[in-house]
Amino acid sequence: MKKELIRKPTGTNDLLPDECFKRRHIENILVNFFSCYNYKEIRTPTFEKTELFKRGIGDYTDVVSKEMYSFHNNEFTLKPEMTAPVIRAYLENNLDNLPGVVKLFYIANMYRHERPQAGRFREFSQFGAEAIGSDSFLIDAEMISLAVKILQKFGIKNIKTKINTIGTPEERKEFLQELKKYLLKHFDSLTEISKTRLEKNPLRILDTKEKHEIEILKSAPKLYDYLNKKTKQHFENLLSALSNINIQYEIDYNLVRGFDYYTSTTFEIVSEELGSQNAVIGGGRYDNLIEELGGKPTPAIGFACGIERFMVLIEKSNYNYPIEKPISIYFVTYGEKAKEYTLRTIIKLRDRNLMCDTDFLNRSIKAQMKEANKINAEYTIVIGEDELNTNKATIKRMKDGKEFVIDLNQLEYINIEDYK
RNA sequence: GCGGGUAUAGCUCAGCUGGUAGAGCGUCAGAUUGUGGCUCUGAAUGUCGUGGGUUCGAGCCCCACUACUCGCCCCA
Repeated sequence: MKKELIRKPTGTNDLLPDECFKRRHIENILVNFFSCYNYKEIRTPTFEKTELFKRGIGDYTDVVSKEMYSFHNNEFTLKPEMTAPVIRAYLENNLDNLPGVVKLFYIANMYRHERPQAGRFREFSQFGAEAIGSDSFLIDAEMISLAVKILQKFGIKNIKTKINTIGTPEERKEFLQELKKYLLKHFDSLTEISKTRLEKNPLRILDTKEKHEIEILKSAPKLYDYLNKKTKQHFENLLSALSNINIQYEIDYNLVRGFDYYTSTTFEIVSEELGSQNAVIGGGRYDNLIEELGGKPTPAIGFACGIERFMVLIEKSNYNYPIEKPISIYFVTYGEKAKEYTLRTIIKLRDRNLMCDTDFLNRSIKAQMKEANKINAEYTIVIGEDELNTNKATIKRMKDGKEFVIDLNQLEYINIEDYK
């Protein structure tokens, strides 16, 4: 009786060898890239106390209210994002004692219980950066340019950097009252979602995609008009800093992000090539979060990049991934004694960092040669009774079929460069 | 949570107005006894997503369920 297959959970992915190779490559470049900007890696637990996300991200956000994987009587939650955990670790480990601005980067998996879609999964990966301790517009500029440069590094084109400033909760207070007043006048033409948001999170109505709502918003009060001088000045300074370092941007006064911790600068990098889930990078300032999580008031800014979406863009830009290095020597064996000799030998060769393999299926010499060819082995060496008797074998260069005689006593010391 | 689409071999897919399965690729084996790529020959693998219905007869028509997928929402 054949047993039923157990399949992976919805919205998760198996990363097969080819995919893993690409990811490893990307990660290596990212690590190198971040170190040029003096960012250090941080890793945090896969799950945290649920309270961290409730307090950090906000109880009424979609992610916290309905998309979290919580367990153990709701005490713990698989991390749906990385900023709150990084700040938690920053506080718990007193990283404020590090010299200068604390610059951290991460590459990790996140979990959100959403309906899967193109470029959206329940388990997904992000890399991102957080710069903690500076309120300078210059660090905002560096952060945004860092995000843009990474995309450029992989040849990604057709991207748009959208930027806005949303001030602090206090600055937003008066605006939100006025916005509510205004929207109540158009209450009947609002969508159901906007109607409920009007009470819980009116700010989010700003980035509606409904055409008639966009029309209504055109004559609505503008958030920017309600921000204080300092916030506006920070934004103006940032814009000229971006021009100064040649970063193209587009101001989008309706760019509102879905997590409550954002203050002041927000930005998003989008690409039309991603379809519906068009944001590849999102980030901004969160000057109140650290205090909210029990630290002393500390300004900070960060961004996150969705790796699955990032890789879609890399693929579309015809990026040239390196080719995986093939096996150097494939040992074709014939007979019990030869197989034993070969196993002994390849283990010694592997100790010397040489990539080699042999047949474990007792197949014909022809079949073994075929495999060597398929896996792109650079060389083959046939070992059978004759070779063991004469103590000599031939090493075959697969690209042109050329053969060289080799002494079996010397085989474990072979220098493959001699046969290039 | 709400909509649309799809489900046939390991993969990509054919399959006529209903008459109980096919191709290409891949895998494996062979084309004189111990040598790859090209070519040729052959083989294996399917309860046609699951369950029900209509019919003499269903891969095809109808219903339900499930999975996958794409949108809405939200986010990266």
